[in-house]
Amino acid sequence: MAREIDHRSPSPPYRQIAAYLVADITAGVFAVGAPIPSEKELCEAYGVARNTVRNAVRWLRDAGYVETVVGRGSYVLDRASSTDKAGANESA
Amino acid sequence: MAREIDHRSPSPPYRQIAAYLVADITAGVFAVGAPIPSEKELCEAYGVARNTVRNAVRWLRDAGYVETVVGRGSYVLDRASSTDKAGANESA
Amino acid sequence: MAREIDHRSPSPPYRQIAAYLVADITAGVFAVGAPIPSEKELCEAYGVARNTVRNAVRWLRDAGYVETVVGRGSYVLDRASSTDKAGANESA
Amino acid sequence: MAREIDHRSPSPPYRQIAAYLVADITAGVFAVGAPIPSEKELCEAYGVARNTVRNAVRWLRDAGYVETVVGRGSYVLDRASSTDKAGANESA
DNA sequence: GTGGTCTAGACCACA
DNA sequence: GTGGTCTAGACCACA
Repeated sequence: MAREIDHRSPSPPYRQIAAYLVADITAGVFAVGAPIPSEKELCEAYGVARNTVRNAVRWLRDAGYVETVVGRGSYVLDRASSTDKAGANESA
Repeated sequence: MAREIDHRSPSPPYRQIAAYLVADITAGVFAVGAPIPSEKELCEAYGVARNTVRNAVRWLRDAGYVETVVGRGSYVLDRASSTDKAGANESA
Repeated sequence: MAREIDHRSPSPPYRQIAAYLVADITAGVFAVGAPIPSEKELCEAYGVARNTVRNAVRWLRDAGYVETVVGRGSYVLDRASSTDKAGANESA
Repeated sequence: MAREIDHRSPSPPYRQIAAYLVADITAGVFAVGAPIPSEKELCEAYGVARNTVRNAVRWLRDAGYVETVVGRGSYVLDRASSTDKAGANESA
């Protein structure tokens, strides 16, 4: 269940988690319009601190994979229809 | 009609709503002695949850702009006649 | 351990929790300068939702019993050295 | 859908609604442990004011048909296992 | 039909 | 890992 984070990898944990989530979104595990797991669930699933999952989710948001609604969660976007915003840092 | 809340602003939504209401009171849109809109109406006008408008109205109350009467509503005070309490409860 | 909240009392739960905390502060269970339990711990101790303990802590803050430091916690004040603010925000 | 309230009946509206709800509970429309409709839903279903449905639900509570949890709703009790408290007024 | 309180969560900013 | 804010409801006391 809990996928492994390699703390010796040059890729930081938040980036590894982001990659796992991108894989799940691409594979349709999390459908367009559906929410990804909550911060709390991701903390438990990957055994990391809140800030780490927050960084991972921020990466997904900046990359245009999800949008975040305060008090609700982060929802999968239909990425094909959106401009790639990676690095733009304009999303909420 | 519904003024915009900027969810990306460093000022939280309840503070933005409070600022809009202060502007309306100062401009005389809501006269001294008259009620401001009900919590339900403010929810609809700004598209936020009730707790958010309650935080905004609490801010107005703490700042001396309105007084709240249970079961009735919040009424505009003649601010000139009251000590300025703004800032008393802004921390935390 | 978990003191009882009487949901049939005319005093709402947050006020009962505030009274328990005032008793503990007065009795020296929480010393001046020391933190009171975190919101999460109070939720578990009293079996209530977080908003309820937040209302209780807000009451303590308004009454001058504690000061709250964001990201840290709420610390017991030396009440003798502060003006009694109790009652300032009890209305509404 | 909305059952009729007879405003000319000697039985007041809240008592008629309580009777409808007792019938539904007895018939198993609302199962033991399940919630009855919210106050808002009952207002709409019967076309009456909030206070009226509140009186109806209070009657059910006093009669031991349901228990009310603040912030959650009113849940059907297994009446066979409880003493008939009608009129006792001890329930929450 | 108002404001008051509560539930049970969520994400955010900060330390 | 804290307190801050928000969502989307619920029931309560009062007018």
